[in-house]
Amino acid sequence: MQRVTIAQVAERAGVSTATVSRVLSGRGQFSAAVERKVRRAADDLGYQVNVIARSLRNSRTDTVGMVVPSITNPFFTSLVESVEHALGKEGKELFLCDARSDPRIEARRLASLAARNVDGIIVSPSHGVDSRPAVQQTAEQLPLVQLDRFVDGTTTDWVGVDDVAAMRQVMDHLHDGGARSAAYIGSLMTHSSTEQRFAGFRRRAEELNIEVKPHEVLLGDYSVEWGEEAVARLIAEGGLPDALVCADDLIALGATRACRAHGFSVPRQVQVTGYDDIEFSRLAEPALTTVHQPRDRIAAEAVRLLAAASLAKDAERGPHAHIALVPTLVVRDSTRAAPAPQHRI
Amino acid sequence: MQRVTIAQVAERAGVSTATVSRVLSGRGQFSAAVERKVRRAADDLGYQVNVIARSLRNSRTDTVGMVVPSITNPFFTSLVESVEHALGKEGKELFLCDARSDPRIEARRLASLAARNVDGIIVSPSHGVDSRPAVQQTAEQLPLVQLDRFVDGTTTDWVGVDDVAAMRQVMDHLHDGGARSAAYIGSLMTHSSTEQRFAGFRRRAEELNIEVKPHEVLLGDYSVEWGEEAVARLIAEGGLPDALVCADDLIALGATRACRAHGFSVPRQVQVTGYDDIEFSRLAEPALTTVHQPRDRIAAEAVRLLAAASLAKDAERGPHAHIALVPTLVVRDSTRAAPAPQHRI
DNA sequence: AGTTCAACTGTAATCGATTGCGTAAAGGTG
DNA sequence: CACCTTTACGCAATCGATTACAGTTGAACT
Repeated sequence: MQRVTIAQVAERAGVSTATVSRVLSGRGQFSAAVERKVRRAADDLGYQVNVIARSLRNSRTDTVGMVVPSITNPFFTSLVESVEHALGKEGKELFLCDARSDPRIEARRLASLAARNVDGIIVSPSHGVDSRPAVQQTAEQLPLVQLDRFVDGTTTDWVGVDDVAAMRQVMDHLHDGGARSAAYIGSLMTHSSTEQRFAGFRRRAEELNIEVKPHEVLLGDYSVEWGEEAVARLIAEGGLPDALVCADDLIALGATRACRAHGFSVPRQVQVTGYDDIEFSRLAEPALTTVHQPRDRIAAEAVRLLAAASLAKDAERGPHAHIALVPTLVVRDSTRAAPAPQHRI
Repeated sequence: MQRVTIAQVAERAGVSTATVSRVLSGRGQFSAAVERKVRRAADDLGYQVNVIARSLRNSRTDTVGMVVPSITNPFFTSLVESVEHALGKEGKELFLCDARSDPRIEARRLASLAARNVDGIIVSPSHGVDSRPAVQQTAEQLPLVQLDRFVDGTTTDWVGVDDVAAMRQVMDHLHDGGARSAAYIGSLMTHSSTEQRFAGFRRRAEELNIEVKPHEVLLGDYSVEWGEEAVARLIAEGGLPDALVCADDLIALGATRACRAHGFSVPRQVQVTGYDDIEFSRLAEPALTTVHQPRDRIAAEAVRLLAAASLAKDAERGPHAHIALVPTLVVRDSTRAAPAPQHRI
């Protein structure tokens, strides 16, 4: 397997390995006659470069590592897809790692990627605090950009969305729909995303005079189950507010389900919003109003930053970029469009 | 980056690089004193092996490539997750590639993985026919196992489920629920999975005397949109049968949606079944009756086969294994449990 | 004709870890 | 004490491609 080497091609073509390398990589100069012989020999033998050997020599692997908290979360899945496509255009390959939302596993993955000499790493950190040592240390070794989430106290590039701006849109929309009280169903505050979103939620709620119903924040994880549980808890503890603002679509889907299971109509009695615009938010009953993240843009920016960082090398690691793209609100059926509470099918 | 080499450790410890290698890999023999010095030096310097260099020498990369038709299909996503976990236990890493359901892209990906000297490849082929040359050729170079789908005329290991047995369960269940006619909504027959499922569907339908409604098979792709379109077409062409048997959950979700949009009640008027048991099949309205694939088992078997194949080397590439696991039917609300058509909420 | 220079091509070092072979010292045996 | 094993470790080759450097050739120029 992987048997034919450059030396064999060289022998068959009657030239040196250096020449073969030059012809095949197009660097340096060579006569047309030699080029023909070499290409002929390479084709005959079915030569393919040994990427490993080349990497060792060039200390470049044309490989990027990506670490996400969970591959099964559709949001990350589509982010992975976008990154994969963006990398494809650059002729790079993707090493995918699932950290299973565990900073320790994440740390191992990061170390392992670094040991594999990837050209760069894209990571969506599992934890806003505990992920820090590994992320920071890895970032000191090679180009690293954080995606979506950000670890406090790290100095790396970051690409994500402006959560505060997004929440402003969400709250304005809910307010238009008549909401005068709202609850935020988030995940643990240890994710920068939920924290930012909550901050945006709270600020705009205050400005719009929307009552934040349970004062204590609801903390769980990014899952359907947690959405269901949170709603059950709210109902048990005194009823639902006019609106449920969820930190992501999975939670929102669970929340919607629980509302209906408990006999509350969505959006007539309770409005529900999600975040991410995963594919299934469109298919839910009712279709979910949510915040659409420009995933392709995010991925493209991340790849671009990595490429830039690779060029700059350790030379002048300039100031790090924090790119916040503005997401768009996607209004569907889980919220009320008009101020007058009107039911729509 | 990746600066400290084995030579530096050797110098600091006052030994040769050979000794450092032996100590760190635990192969060969060495005195306790030397071991201490070497470990000390390695720790002080923060030494990490250069996996690339090691791979070149060992011609092993501890890396497995996986190619799937689409990362965004939740079924493949969870398959990827399972494989990732199974590999983690073996200390191997996963190279993930998305073929975007295009055999040409798939071929490029396979070639690229082979060039990267992965230890093995797990592929779920995009096309039952067009994927053949690339799959076959790659399989001749290195261990390869096909997952879920199978390319006709290739000789490689395969792990998947017994589609025919699964369809038998589905049809029996639908028959119990009173279905006397049914349509199969599949994807293009160029996927072995849809073909097998259709075969199972047709055979059991015949045995149970269930009328196969439109004689021509409905062909599209594995997507929600296609499910919606197929139902629209059925309605336009003369109405719906008692049951819609879909080749996967995405199609089933789309079909269910379309049924309801056109005013047909599921499962009262039309029963719908899916295949794969993706997470959202549980969340749909009504929750989808579907076939659960034992993903972890599938992944584990695939990884096991690869490991075995790596050991065997080209030596005696014995007969190839075809492992068909038996999936289980998951009955939910999109079908009728009892013969008497009874509505349930 | 003698130089000069550009165009080609080959030699060999290099990337970093691994490992077969060789050897010196330590330990064992009769 | 001579001789044979082990044990412990270093030397140097090796994996395959790339590339700095040097050498060769022939054309162009003075």
